[in-house]
Formats: sequence, structure tokens, C-alpha cells
Amino acid sequence: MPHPLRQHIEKIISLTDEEFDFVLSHFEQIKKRKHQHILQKDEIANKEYWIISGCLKSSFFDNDGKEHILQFGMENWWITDYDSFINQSKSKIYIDCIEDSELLYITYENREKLTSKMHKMERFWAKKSKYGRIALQNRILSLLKNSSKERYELLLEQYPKLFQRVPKKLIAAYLGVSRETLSRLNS
Amino acid sequence: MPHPLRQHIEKIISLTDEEFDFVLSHFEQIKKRKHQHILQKDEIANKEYWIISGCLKSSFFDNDGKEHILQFGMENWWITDYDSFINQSKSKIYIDCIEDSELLYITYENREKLTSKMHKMERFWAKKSKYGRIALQNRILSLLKNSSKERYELLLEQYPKLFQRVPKKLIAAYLGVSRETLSRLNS
DNA sequence: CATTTATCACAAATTTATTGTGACAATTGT
DNA sequence: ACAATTGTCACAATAAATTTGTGATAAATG
Repeated sequence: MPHPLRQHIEKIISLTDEEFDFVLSHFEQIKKRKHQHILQKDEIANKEYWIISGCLKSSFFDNDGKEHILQFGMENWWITDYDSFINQSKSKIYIDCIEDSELLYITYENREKLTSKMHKMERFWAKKSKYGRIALQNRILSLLKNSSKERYELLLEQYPKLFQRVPKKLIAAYLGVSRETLSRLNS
Repeated sequence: MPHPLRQHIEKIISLTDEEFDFVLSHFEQIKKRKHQHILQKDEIANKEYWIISGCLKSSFFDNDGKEHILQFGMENWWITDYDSFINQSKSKIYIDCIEDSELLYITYENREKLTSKMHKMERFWAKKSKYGRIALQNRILSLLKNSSKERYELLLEQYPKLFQRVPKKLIAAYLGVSRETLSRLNS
């Protein structure tokens, strides 16, 4: 069966075997265990990760040390701090594994190389980026217009798996409520 | 009471208040939680850490994925991969926290600066380095001449606290025996 | 001012990690 | 070749850490 990354990319653009091999040659594969981070504050994100298996979160710690989760990442998702990655600037966020995970990553330099040599992949990432932008916009809207109960229900509807996989306190940190409030939303 | 790092340094050289403040200004303080790493394979160790509180280990993973522990680090110890730090080359080792820890670190650049401006500190680190070398040599000798039971007893005698603080499987990875064998050394 | 939420405290439940031990194969030194 | 030591696998008991729900109360929100 085809490489999972190929399946993923071919949802947007199609590739020959040679093209995919060429793409893949720009990636490295690594394993990370639960709790291990792949990016921390003040580092420059020079890698973009694609999740083969496992689960990660990208989060921000406020001055009180409280964690706010920007994004969860699961199988077939991309994750990095795009602010830091694109601008090659210091990151404010922290990305770590919620489960043992297998990851593919492409460095900033390799992505530049690849997109310059292969216009198709430029298009792929451009499209990805558009979708990502829409998702972010929707998240902002949801934070503005929906109550925490509504946000909870929307998330549950959209990603029911997440609730079986990750502790509720992390869901709470994603929804922007305390874990106690989240717990009481059930009743 | 004086800063713990000052107490530590003054065991070897003496410092005025101004001198110590100057030294300290080259360090940064950070907190790390259990499981978090401060160095991983293929990174360049550009920081040397001094442990205020907590416990860390520096280890190497062999081809079978088995962990071999080079060194534990506790309060008032220094830790980094000196091979990588001194030569500013890619590290082969992994350093992570066994407990939540508070650390001071000095970057390679700052250490260069500090030692060039303050000869005393050059002497301090030179002496530290000598002691470290002796400790390493003794460890090698012990691995060569002592049985695992003897190495176990020597470690227990020298660092009894370690056995209360860290899981036996890590002691085993330090002694170079399987955790089962270590367990049976008790009887 | 009513409602919602955060915070603190606590205990129960659940999950992970640690530890010892038996059985047996592999390795080592003599 | 043989005895002793150790590694590996499997399993169960224990211990430790994490997760979860809930009450009480204060703070904030609209």
C-alpha cells in the first residue's frame, strides 16, 4: 500500500512514483515519546512535522504558567509554529507529544529546495495553508460567538476521537475553560 | 544566605560580591519538568547547565534502542555533553530530567566571554574539568575491574541518595546491567 | 443582580510505572 | 566442556502519578 504521506498529498495534487520518492527524500523520520517536545519557547522552528502516528499539542504558557492549547495534532496532520517557521523567528510556543509519536519532518531549507524544484509542492502547501487559515478563522469566530458549552459540543461533534485520546484538562485548555467547568458541562 | 552557585564556586576560588554578580549575569535560570530534555542527539550543546534542584541524566541510546546512562546530575552538579560543548559539534547523547528541575545555564559564548574577562573563572573551570576527568577515569576502571555486584555496592556506598530518588531501571542502565539482574543483586 | 466561571480542596477512580521473580536461553571465563 | 553469570521474556504485585468529578466559595461577566 502507498505511503501514508503520499495518500495525504495526493488528496490535493497527484504524483508519479518518482515524484513522491523525490518529495520523501526531503523528509526525515523520527520517533518521539510522550512528554517530549519538538519545539520550545525561544527556539526557531526550522522544521515542519507531519504526524504518522501519535498525538501532539502546540501550546502557549501565559505569565501565570497556565497552558493554552492552540492546536492538537493527530495522524496525517501537519504541525509546527508557522509564525516562527515562516519568518524564521523565535517561537513563543511549545509543541510536545501527548502520546508516543512517529513523525516525518522537513527542514525549512529542504522545503525551500523542494518547492523551488517542484512547483506542484508549492501549490500543495499553498492550498494547505489556505485551509489552515480558514480553520484558524473559524476557531476565532467560535471563541467569539459561542459559549463554552457550545464550543465543547462543536469540538465533540467534530473530533469525537479526541475525547477518548486526550485528558479532559487538555481539552479544557483548548476550549479556554477550566477543567472543572468542562467537567460540569457534561451534566 | 549566599547564592548556592556562589557557595559552589567558592569551594574552589573566592569571589567578591561584585565578581559573583558579574559571573551570575552570564547565566540564565530556567525550570524544566520531568521528562523534558535539554539536549538531544544531533543538536550542538551550546549550553552548560548547573543544577539548582532536581535530577537529570545524560544517556546514549544504542542501535537496539537501549539506554545507557553516562551520568546522573543532582543539586550543585554541572551537566552537558562536554564533547559537543567543547568542540561545538553534534551531540550523540540525550540529557533529560528525571525530576522537575531548576537549572542555571551559561551559553558557550558567555562562557568564552566570562573566562576571557575573568581569569579566576578560567581556573575554576579548569579545576572542575580535572576533577571530572578523574571521575570518568575511575568509572572506566570500575567498569573494567569490578563485577556488577561490586559496582552496585560502590554506587550505593557513594551515592545512597540516588537509590531513593531514581528508579532502579535507571541505576541498572548506569551500571550496565539489566534491571532484572540489578534486582537480583539485592539478594 | 443573576449567571457563569475560576479557584481551591478533596477523594475516588484510573492509568502508568516500578519492582521482584520464575523460566530459560545466551554468554562468559576457566 | 562446564559452571557461573547475565540477558530476555513473561507475569503479577505494588506503588506512584494522573485524571476526573464534585462541593464550597469567590470573582467576573453581561
